[in-house]
Amino acid sequence: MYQYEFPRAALTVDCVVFGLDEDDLKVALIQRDLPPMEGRWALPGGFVRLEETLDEAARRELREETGIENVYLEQLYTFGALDRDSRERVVTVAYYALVKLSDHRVQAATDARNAAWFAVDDTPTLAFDHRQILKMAHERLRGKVRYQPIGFELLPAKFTLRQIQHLYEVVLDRPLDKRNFRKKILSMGILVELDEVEKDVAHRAARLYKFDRRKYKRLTKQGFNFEV
Amino acid sequence: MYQYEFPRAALTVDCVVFGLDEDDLKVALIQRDLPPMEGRWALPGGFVRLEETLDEAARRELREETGIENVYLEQLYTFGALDRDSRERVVTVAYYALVKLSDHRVQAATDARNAAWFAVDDTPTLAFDHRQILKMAHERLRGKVRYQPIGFELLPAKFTLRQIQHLYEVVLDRPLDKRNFRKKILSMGILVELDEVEKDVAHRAARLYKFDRRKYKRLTKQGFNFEV
DNA sequence: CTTTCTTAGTGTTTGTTCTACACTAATAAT
DNA sequence: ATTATTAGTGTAGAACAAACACTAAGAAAG
Repeated sequence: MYQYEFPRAALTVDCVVFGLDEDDLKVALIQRDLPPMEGRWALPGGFVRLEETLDEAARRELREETGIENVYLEQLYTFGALDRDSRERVVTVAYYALVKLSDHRVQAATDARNAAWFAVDDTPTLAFDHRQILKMAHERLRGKVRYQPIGFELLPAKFTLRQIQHLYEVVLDRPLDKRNFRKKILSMGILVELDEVEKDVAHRAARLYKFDRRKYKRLTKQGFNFEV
Repeated sequence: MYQYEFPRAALTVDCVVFGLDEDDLKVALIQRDLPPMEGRWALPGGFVRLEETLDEAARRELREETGIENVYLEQLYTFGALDRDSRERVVTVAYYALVKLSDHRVQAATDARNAAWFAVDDTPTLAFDHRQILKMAHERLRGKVRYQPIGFELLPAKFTLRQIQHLYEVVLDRPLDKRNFRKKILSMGILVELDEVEKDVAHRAARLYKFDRRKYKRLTKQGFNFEV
């Protein structure tokens, strides 16, 4: 048992993990295996240990509950409403993560019956205030993707221009003009054209590109601002 | 005494309070009256109580330590490095606040010997990781002020166009063209021209304006995006 | 009461970026 | 060979951004 002079809130982390497929933006959820809200779908997360930072806790929980590792992870917001959890005062530091869906078929693990991807706009009822967290994460992604090149975290290492455009159309939820989009994204000079085209496609194959993080950093230092 | 099955981090809030005067962007600091780091300058802040939300804790500490009330307050980031505090594991939820300096001459209070405003770029050595928090808050302000009309929170209710321009020049740290700036800010249609000019000024007095939050909200719903 | 000083207030031109828009080229499937 | 599907490309007009300098008003000083 641990004793303190004043009462303390429990501290947890929760992760909103986004992935992209041919149709939608998806989010990884787990089905709770323990009370409270046993059986409910929820964001992966759990208690912060004293010997780990918040980021480390988020990565650990993600690994333990979904098997997802090595992803882009960023702190979102800390939620501290008094009644978020019926048991006691629980403050949670929420994160969002971006993963290349092709690399990550999620698997359930510790504390979770089940883990699965859901379309962001069509999730089941979520535990606690997780719907609110998901909403904020989605808004943050929409805002951030326009002025930071984080969208590439959702794509495979090699991708077509069509895939990036689709990414932006899905995340921003509006159609973009093909020619204008290509002009803009290519003119930034942060993509490299590969000597390769996509495979296994029932029509003309598109050229593959990759994101050049080095070039991006160099340009950034020279005052370049990414913007879609 | 309070007992828990697992050890728990202490949870605090800290506030980066920005104010603007004729010269610089200022930040409110307090001089610590208690160990650890007694005598060091620090951000106002303190422990979160179980019966208050994080926002409430931030406002309470701000009031108790500096007398500042009724300000624009927004959560910044949660800092959870293992060694932030030498005593034990302390996780802090940082906030930033924007105040109209003219309304707020700070006064010291509970737990603080002294409270004062410092130029953001010329602060004394700060306690804990408060320099890092201040830096992040400053960056956030610089980023946010360009696409949200939060700058007005730093100005008196009635202000001249020169004052707004000065605000943006100080926060963005670059000079702006007078005519272009006026054209842009007026064309947004979110300012109302008052039948009043500034007083006690040793030259031609400038017209006063105020920010019309109603108009701003209406325009926002119609897809308008504030941008400086 | 004239002069001086300081800041307020105002438009135009030029260059850049954004938007809208439609056809041909390549490849796989039949 | 034909069909179906997506890849890949340019231009003109509109909107926006940047650069730039003088007159007007009022207070202060002589």
